[in-house]
Amino acid sequence: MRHRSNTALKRKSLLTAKVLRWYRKNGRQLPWRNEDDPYRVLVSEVMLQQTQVSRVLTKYPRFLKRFPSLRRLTNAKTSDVIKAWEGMGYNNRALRLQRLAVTVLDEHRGRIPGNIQELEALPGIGRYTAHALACFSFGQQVPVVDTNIKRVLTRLRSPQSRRPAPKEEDIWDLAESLLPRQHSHDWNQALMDLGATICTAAQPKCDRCPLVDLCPSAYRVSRRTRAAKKPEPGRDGIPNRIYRGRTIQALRELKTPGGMTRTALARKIKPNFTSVDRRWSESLLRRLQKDGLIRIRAGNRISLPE
DNA sequence: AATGCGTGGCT
DNA sequence: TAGCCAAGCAT
Repeated sequence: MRHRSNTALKRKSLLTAKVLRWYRKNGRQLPWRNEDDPYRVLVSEVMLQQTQVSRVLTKYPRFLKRFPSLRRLTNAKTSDVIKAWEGMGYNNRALRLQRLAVTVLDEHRGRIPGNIQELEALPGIGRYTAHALACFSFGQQVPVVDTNIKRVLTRLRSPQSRRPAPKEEDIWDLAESLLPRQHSHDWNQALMDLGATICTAAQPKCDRCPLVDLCPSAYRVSRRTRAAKKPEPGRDGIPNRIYRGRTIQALRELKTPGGMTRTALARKIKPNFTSVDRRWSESLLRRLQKDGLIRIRAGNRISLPE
């Protein structure tokens, strides 16, 4: 810290004070913020990967009621875990969550590890989630960088008009340097709230931002000219991931045991299915099978994995 | 390193 | 209203 100037230090303490004050008054009340049990925090963080708070709010309590502990999750049928994941999207996360539970039981005596390196080695846990668990569950004074915090810090660091976007590592370094020791939990949560509710991507509400006086990007966020994204692979203009989702959903809704035939399934997910779609449909199923999301049984019937 | 991976609300 | 996009991760 010796290299930092006094003005920089003052700026930091002013910044953190403003954010923490704003958070105390305006922070959202979210159920997982009152949790420190690693399993319960883990479930929330995995659910929140690329998924809005509003969606997680409705699914989180139901999932925990169904799988109240890591051990209960390991003992569950995978098909039930996938069913409980309904409405969440990115079904691979449900699989990885259960695989994580099994890994923790086998390799960590059922205790979710508290250090970042071991966390990051677990299935479905990347840099963000590892740091989130370390901070929110284990009380470590470490930064967290998600898409919200990345946006807030990027705008705070330099005028938004000036580009290109900073490197990922620079953002983590900046987050580390701003961390108010002993307040990391609230600070990280506060920055995420700020990004989600005020410093939003499209139309930031600078008039309501506690940092408006400190932010070089205030009222200067221009509309993004996005490079047109390459269309995803799909069929009839519909991305494959949509058909994958429909496939899993159809199998969730199937009440009778024994699975569905390929043809019945194909017609269900693609109403105008014809024989020319056979090859495409087969490759779709193959990938789902490879991911472990479906089982193709002898007798050619498809179901969720046990 | 670029791409694949859900879902449903919002504009 | 058709397209955009949201607490990332794995390969």
